[in-house]
Amino acid sequence: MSDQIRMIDVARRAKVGIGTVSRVINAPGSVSEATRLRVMKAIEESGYVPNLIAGSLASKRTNVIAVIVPTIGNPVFSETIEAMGDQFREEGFHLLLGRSGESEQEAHAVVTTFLARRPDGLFIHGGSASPPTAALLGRAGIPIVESGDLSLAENPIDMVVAYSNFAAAKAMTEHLLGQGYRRIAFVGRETRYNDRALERQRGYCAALEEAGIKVRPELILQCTLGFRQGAEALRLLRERDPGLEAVFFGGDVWAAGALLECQRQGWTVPDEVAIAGFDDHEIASQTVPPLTTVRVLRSDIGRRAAQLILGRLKGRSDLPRVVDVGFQVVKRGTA
Amino acid sequence: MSDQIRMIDVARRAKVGIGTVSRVINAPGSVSEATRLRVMKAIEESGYVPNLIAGSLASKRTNVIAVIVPTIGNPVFSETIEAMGDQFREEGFHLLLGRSGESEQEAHAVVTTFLARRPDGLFIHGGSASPPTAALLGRAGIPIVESGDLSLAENPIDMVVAYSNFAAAKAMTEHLLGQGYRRIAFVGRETRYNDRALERQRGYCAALEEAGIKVRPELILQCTLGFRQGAEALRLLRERDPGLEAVFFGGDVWAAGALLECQRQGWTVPDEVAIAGFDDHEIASQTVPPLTTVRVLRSDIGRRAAQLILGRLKGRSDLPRVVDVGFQVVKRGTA
DNA sequence: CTGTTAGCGCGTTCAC
DNA sequence: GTGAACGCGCTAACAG
Repeated sequence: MSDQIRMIDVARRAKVGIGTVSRVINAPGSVSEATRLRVMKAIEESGYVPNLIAGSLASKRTNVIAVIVPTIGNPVFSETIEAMGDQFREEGFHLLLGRSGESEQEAHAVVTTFLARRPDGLFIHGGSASPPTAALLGRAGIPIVESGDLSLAENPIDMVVAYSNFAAAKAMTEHLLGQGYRRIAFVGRETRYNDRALERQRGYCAALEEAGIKVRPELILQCTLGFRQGAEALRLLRERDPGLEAVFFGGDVWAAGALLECQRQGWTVPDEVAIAGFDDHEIASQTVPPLTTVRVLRSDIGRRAAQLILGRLKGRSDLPRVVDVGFQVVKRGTA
Repeated sequence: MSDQIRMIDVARRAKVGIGTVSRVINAPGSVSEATRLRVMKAIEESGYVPNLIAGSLASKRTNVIAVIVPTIGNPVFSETIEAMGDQFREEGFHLLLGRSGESEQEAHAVVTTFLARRPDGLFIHGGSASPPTAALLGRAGIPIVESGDLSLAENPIDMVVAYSNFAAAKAMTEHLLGQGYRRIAFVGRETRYNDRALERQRGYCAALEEAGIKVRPELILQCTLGFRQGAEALRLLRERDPGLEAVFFGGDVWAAGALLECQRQGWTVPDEVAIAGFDDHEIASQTVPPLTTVRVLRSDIGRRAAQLILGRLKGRSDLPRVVDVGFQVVKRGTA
């Protein structure tokens, strides 16, 4: 590694003090035009690249936002991250990206090492924060946004930007009931370590129960996300109940996979079996027939989260602690 | 912000010197078991979180890898990033995520501010690096991996992990020719600011020309990625040439959208029109019929890139400067 | 408007 | 195996 040029080198070259160089970079307005140009020239000529590590240590600000999500592979999260990143970039902040992993220990470890990097703010998705982790985050003294489910607002670390998975799933199930379907199955993720999945499943059950329909456990499937898994789930459910009328998939990818399976098998949708999804993924409007689903604006989550964190960093105190971004049942052709 | 506990506080509590605390954290083996435990206890009790900013300044290592991609919204990149992140995490490195944006100026700005954060390594996707940007990166003195297209290897900044978009597109076009199709269209991204798109289009043209078929510009479409755009492209191409035999889409999302359009219109695939994709996205094997496509292992790119950077950081000198991860034509049902 | 100086919190020498 | 001192490169406060 070639030795880096330091601020002092630039200062000497421009024949000014080191403080002036710092000001040219961080508060150009407070320097006379003449010296500013001289310093700029020296910076250019020497190829100086400021050392933000040193700057951060001195200023106690890193301009880094820590982002912790279960996985960036899921478009649901990458959309959120992208929108968040756009907002932050405009204000000069960068994203430090981390995965919460599967276990609470992993999540705790990530949070610890991330806090060690002294981010100015932190976004964390999911109930990944166990009590000790939450305590750690609380003590960090930085703006924190949790996302994943509105129920986090009951005991928030700091701020929450989310929607209610329970209400959304309940609304879709009610929509299906309203269409006259009675024998409705549900496909979701493993609920054991995933609160969102649990909330959705609970919403489905609640709607059925309110309608006086008994929840049949054999019509509730938990599996990993994927087109193939959606197809398999549909086959299995129709085996279990040949009279099945509708399937509510807690993710469009499953639903799309199931639709493709219907096409292969020659099952007509929604007449033979109705299908509903969740997310309003891009593909949802393009399937044949187009998919009835629940729309959640992931980019809104990212945008609002960024705005809250930025607002807090700017010292604003009129900010909400909880933002419900809501959802929308989108009726299309499959249910 | 509550005042943070510093190393000196822990040292005093454990009645040791500050150096010993540092050693307990960074080189536990060089400390006696007794004092180590005493220090550990003090760390626990005080809730000490090390300040890696200060540590980085002193050690000149940040354990941060800068990752610059056009967008994380595209699964192609998120897969790469995810695989890379997994590798780096195991070694204690974290990812600083940035977007190169559309213009060279934007890319230059991102690179500059990222280098200012003194990452230990950098991954950059795309020909986003204009000559001045490349020079800047070269002077940084850190391991750098470029990705996006194998042609980057002709004039690499440091290392390159990629495949040949040209060869891959040519191979698929040759496959289509081998199946007997002659009137073949191509759909890709805007080639103006996207070298990969250009390489793919060139590969398509080269295959046609070698087969003695004249390239018809009206059968080359450039548009943004999306299911809907794929459907639209197919309609437009069939209008332009009712005798069209095959369409090679430079992305599975377009191809899947086109297949759905065929379903809506009642066009049989591949008899009325053959369709080929690119990427071997998860959906490719699930469409009806399953999609013939080009497989590129994005996770391999991420993994190999991480290995190269890590290897270099460990001082290994037997590392390749160029890794061709290759591709594979996957014949399925659509062509 | 500008130069100087004192830390920021830690890693890394050294002596011991 | 351990403690003390120095310096990493910069920001911020102050004096001029």
